[in-house]
Amino acid sequence: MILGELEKQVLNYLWDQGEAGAKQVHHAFSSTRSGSLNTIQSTLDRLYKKKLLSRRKSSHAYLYRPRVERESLIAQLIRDVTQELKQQDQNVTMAAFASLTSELGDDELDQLEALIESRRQLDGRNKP
Amino acid sequence: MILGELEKQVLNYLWDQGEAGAKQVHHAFSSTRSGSLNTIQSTLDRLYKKKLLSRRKSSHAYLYRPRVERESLIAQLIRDVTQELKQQDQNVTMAAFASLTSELGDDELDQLEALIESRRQLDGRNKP
DNA sequence: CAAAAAACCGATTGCTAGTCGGTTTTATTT
DNA sequence: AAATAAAACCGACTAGCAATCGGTTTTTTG
Repeated sequence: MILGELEKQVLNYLWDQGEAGAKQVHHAFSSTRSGSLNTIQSTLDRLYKKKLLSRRKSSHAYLYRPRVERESLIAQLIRDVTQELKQQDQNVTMAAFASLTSELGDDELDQLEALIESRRQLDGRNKP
Repeated sequence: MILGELEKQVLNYLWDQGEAGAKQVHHAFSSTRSGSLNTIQSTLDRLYKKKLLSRRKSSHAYLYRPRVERESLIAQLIRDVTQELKQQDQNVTMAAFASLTSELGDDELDQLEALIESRRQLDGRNKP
């Protein structure tokens, strides 16, 4: 799955907003970018076809909302982009971690450790 | 930066191999995929232009080798693909971690904790 | 039913990976 | 040094996808 810049921005907006129609999105973006309402409609439609958005009719207009959590999509994109970059022993996820930890400061390292702990609790030690 | 499948495979091969020419790469791939030697040459050249490979002449042929570590590239790809997926308080890296940790088992969680510890040592507690 | 709004359709542009034929350049061999 | 072999280089073409938007059809509403 590949996402363009505009698609990401629209998703971002909808994660914040919860639900919105093309007109609202277009209006919200009008200050920072040009482009017609049709472009936004197409983008929403493309995201809908990619099953990243759901939609419902409200009177005569569609209202769209995200179908996936922000974090899930990020994880999915990471999986996609790192697929085929295998290493014999180490898996790619660990390699990604290895790299990304270098960008983290003390606070984030603390958060991450807490995350690991809670993950251990959740799993009850029955994962691979 | 976007990488295609063949590009990833070639990079993968070179990370394992260290250094190789077009002919060698083509031969190594010949069992698992079709395609002419020219295709491999183009791919190597594209990766070279992207500054992901360096090259040197050995007699009349170029030998290519990776210019970046596997982990660095993975980190870069992750940064690229998650850029623009911001959240007000939490940064994307942490979101990625939050998602990806769910795919890890006990052993990997151990590895990750060890990674965090070594990162703390390395940093000397002077990161953001 | 007429006007307005939105959805839908179709087409264009631009970018990138993959592909490969053919030509030029470079090296090797006799 | 000429002939041959090998590789680099060039240019072209295809395919897929995001972005873009004009114009038409459908739907809603006054």
